[in-house]
Amino acid sequence: MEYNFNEIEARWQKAWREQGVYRTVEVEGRPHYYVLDMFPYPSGAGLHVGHPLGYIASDIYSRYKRLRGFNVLHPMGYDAYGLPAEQYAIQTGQHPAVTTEQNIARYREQLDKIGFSFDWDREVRTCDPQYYRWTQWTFIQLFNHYYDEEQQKARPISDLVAKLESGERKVENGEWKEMSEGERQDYLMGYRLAYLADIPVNWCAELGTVLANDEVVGGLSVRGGYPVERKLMRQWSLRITAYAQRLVDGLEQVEWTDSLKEIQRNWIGRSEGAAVWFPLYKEADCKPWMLGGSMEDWKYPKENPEPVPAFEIFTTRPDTIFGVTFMVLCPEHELIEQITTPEKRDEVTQYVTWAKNRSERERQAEVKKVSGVFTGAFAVNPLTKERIPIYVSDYVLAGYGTGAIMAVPAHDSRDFAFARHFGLPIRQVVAPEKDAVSDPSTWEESLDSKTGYSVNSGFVSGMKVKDAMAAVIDRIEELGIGHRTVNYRLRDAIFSRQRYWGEPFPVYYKEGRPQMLPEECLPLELPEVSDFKPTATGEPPLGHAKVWAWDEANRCVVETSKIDHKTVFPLELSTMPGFAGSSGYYLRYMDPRNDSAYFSPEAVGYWQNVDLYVGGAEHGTGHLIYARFWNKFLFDLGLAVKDEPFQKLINQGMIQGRSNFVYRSKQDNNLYISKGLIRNMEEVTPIHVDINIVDNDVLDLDRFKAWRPEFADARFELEDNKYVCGWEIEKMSKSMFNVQNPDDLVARYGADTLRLYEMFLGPVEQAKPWDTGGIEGVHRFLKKLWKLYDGYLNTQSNQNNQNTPDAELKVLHQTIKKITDDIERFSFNTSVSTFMICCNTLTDLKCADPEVLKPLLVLLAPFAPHIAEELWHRMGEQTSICTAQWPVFDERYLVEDTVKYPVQFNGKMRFTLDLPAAATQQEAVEAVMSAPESAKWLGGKEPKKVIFVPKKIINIVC
RNA sequence: GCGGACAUGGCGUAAUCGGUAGCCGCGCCAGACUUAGGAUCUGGUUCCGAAAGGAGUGGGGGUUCGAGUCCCCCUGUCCGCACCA
Repeated sequence: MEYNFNEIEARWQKAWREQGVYRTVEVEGRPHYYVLDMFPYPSGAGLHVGHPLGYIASDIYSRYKRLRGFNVLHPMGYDAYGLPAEQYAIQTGQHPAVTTEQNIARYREQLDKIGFSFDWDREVRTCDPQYYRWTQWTFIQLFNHYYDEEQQKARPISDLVAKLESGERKVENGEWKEMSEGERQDYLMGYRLAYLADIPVNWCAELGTVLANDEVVGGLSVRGGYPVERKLMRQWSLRITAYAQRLVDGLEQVEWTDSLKEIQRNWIGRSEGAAVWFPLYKEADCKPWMLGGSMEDWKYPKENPEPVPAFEIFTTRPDTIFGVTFMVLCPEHELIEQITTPEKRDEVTQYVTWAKNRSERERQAEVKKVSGVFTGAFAVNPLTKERIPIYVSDYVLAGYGTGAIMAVPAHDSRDFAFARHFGLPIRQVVAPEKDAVSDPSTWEESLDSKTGYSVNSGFVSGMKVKDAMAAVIDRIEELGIGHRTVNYRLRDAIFSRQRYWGEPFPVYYKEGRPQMLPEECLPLELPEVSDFKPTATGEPPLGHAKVWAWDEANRCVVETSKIDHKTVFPLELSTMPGFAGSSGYYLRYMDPRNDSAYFSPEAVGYWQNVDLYVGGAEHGTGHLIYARFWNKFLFDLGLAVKDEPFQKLINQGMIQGRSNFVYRSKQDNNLYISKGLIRNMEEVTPIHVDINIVDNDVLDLDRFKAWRPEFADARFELEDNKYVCGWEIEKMSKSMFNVQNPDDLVARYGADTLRLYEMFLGPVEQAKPWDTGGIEGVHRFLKKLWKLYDGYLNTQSNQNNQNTPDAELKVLHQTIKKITDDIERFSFNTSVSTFMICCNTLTDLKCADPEVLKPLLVLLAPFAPHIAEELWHRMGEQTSICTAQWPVFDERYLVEDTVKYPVQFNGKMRFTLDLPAAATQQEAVEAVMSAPESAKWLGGKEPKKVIFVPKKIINIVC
């Protein structure tokens, strides 16, 4: 019987689907396990072999868990909103919904061929109104909640209002009771977890939209690579910064790789330090200070808002406050206007205008270039009482800390560069050793290290840096001019996109202020538009919608023309960003068809959170942060039951492409030289060639000629009658002609071979190049395995009920042990090689014993489900192998009577010696001494020492 | 610049606890079967050496009876962040 994988796989895929073997139902009393893949964006290009890598790994684990008796939730869906479909719509007029539908169908077809055990009844699509209804619902909740710093959790905004009403909580600059409704709403906007604000955003004119920080790299958009500029715009944002500390702390509880945790920590960027108020220098105000008067003469600016006497800075190095020689404000700082002296005004205004108009890209490209201007104003160092000049420079960022710094050029490289550029004094206040003070004017760089001792620093001189930090903060707090504080690099997430293909906001505007739609009116469905581009007036595409206004009285969407601002109001024109729909999808899978709630308490109570999450590390700073935030918010609301959504996370490595090249002669434009014949790479032009017409780096000449017209009458210089191509590892991409499509491989070798080969390539987490070369070996293994079982099936009638030979049981149990261990530690590449060894051994033993062959199939089933199921049935089983029992490893079969001891002399392995397993050290030494080889290695010397590790090794030191 | 990961035959990799380095597969070499082989099977394949033997896990040092594995320094590659005070 031939191994007809095409027929077998199609047949079983159909049977599994019809029998619903992968349907998951919540059953009490069985242990549960949730295995999740990051759902894909269905792109027009379809899947390449890199995509299924993680899916195969998670599928193996899911199937394994099922065989071990777990109730496994293993769903799949689509992150269906996104830019490419919209870009395509702009170019072709094809509605994104249509494109998306087609792409999903193609993805599904490709996924189905690989034989995954997804429960497709639970599929979710982010663009489905029944799904995004809950994305919109969550947005409304975010709007209606604020973050309570004391309780460290989200609470209803109505609680905040109640506190303000009762006076339990004070408004900073006024009285709640005296505020108008509008003022109150504006005030509350400063607390809502989803809020509207004018913020400088990354505006991409080409895409007509705003991008999140992590969607911009080097001043260019990640998608498309278009220029991005800074622009002030009214945008929805999510107050993710409120959760910064919890996002850091939560990392302690999850089983993620250290590197990914570190990426998240860096992204959140927690830094401890001090906020310090520096008074402005004015003759009148500062006189008492300068004369050594009391600090209390000076008042906090919040209590005495006019005139502004001081400004706040943030520093992580309070210990260096004695080394401050100038101050720097960011160009956006509100104080600049007030403090700039008349004679400096023109210069400052000019600089500020220039700096503000500089695009993010220019700013980043010229990080090393120092620029800035003196305001003419001075501050007073609250500890030394020195007068300090205040500068403006764009190396201080508006978005971090307070947008103002105390500059300590001796111990901060950026301040150092600035000081050198403007000839400002540099004063050493930290030294590696107590007396290691030198002249800073001779320094080539600043001394940024946090180790060493404070010097020239008043009351902290001589202290270790760490102690000095604490001492300075204590003094500052005592004086009431500052306090210990923590800053985060993390910014609030901009949540508006000037785009069509995304979730509409459930928001309308009344008197310019946002109102939430009633929850019962959700979903607010995405309207049809006549054009997917921004409107002529620069509004988002939804501005083209004819039916896009909210009738408050009738609670429905009506024609835009009916807007009267009395009962019919305009709806929000922006849509939500890509991360909106992907932030909570894992929860929806638990209860995907629920139409009265996001998910039921029972469902989430049963599944809890994701036990194993598999996906690419590229989501380290985007999706994985947003989803954790989203989950924590739902946790605060009492919906999610776990604070962290993804308990264990595995990042599958990227599969790179292996490109092939032909070499065209520079002398003869039609001559292609085989790689081995090239004397000088200068003489040839390497040209990418489609990997599908190359086999083992040997070019198929006829197919090459047929590939493209310009190669039709190519001539070749061959070696050994072959044209050998060059190769290189590159990103897998269409333009390099190195894309490997899984469908082709499935058609040629079968899904089981593809699954095994992708695992065989190396550790799942490691980046590795795709090389189809080795797939033959894996395919041969399955053919050999087929033959092994075929042999049994053909001869079973002659079999007596003999006892199973020990050797066969031994290899079986070795395999059970190894495969179980391997799966538990996600080492699937070693599993495949274990199967090969097992199959080779059983073939050599001519094994034909169902007691060995059947359990082996169960072990194989998670990896190669089709062939396992087929052979399982051929061996007489009636039920699916998916519902079989994982074999139990029995130590008994592995017990050995003798051990092959490696014998070392002075740590070098010389020979091996078979000894009884129970041999003592004395017996072992005697055996070694009487072995003929020993004399040579002893060289007449007596052993000084003997190391004997039972069942491991013997080492003779002489 | 800062942070993280990694470095083993011609190639992908293995060695899970400090105990025979190179399992398994690809490729290559030789042979068998064959009209043929890009099918199948058998054997070989880290390097140097005829052999005995020696060397060997990016380089240098250390700990240890013993190091791919632990420690220190250096080099290289990949990834993340990048004026974050």
